Amino acid sequence: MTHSPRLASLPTWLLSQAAARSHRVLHEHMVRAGATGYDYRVLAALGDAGPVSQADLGRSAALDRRDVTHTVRELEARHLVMRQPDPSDARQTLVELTSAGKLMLERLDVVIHDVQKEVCRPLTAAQRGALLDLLRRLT
Amino acid sequence: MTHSPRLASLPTWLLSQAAARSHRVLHEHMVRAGATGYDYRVLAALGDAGPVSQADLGRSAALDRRDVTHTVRELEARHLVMRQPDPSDARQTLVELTSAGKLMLERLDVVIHDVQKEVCRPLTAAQRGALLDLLRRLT
DNA sequence: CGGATGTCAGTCTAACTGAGATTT
DNA sequence: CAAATCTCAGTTAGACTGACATCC
Repeated sequence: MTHSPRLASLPTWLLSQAAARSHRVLHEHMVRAGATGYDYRVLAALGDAGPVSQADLGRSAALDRRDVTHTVRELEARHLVMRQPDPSDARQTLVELTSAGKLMLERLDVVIHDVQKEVCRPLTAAQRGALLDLLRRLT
Repeated sequence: MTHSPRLASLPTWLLSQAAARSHRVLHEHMVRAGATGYDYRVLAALGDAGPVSQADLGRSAALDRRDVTHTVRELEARHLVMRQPDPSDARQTLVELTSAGKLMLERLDVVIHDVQKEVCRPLTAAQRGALLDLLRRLT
């Protein structure tokens, strides 16, 4: 069955459909590796920028502050991140990866790489680059 | 406020970010018009294909059949769609737009058109076409 | 019987809203 | 004082899961 013509050429619809499929693949792989999308976004942001406040973490991973709080607390309970008060600003909590967190991030980086390949399988390398460029303009 | 480099070149991440923004804009406009995304998808699919079973409706709007049930029931309560048993197949329920539903769809079509313009504002017409082509390949 | 349809109750991620306490 | 940070409780849309009765 084909999709409704009214929907089929809507950028918003194609975006949501493509993102839904992408999310499905990513989530599938992530669950198998014992993580969620939020988990990876937080771990990846921490891997890129050492000890960092939760507010900055939210900005670099495009996460709401409240979701950062919740995700970081869970990762802390699994000993994948550590938290400590910022000595120079008592409002902030600095978060960083533990060694187990670094290992987990390495594993998830591999998973993520596989996910990209699977999601982008219908595209040539040039098309994938063009897609990245266009998507970046949209955000 | 820059995003994490690890994330910034992931197709899956850019897709989810672009789709999130797209969804935000669409939802904002839709709420103002008294509808949800599911509402529009159902109404649009009905506008494209007369009386149709809920199963076909789900396929043409890419909706789970349980979500079709729920959405159609709500639209029926608002007198935007009508339902009747399929005389040729007692398992199926045929759904079609009421005149109020057709009016609503016309209004939402205008809204959706504005949403596309807003979401795609950063793109030239050629880029928008290229994006549609690439997204279609992904699904 | 297997397969499709519609319905019920419920889960899950992702994103978000409101409120409050603390600190700069 | 205004602004930023972190936390708590809760909501919403979207997509999905398992189960069931009905009908072809």
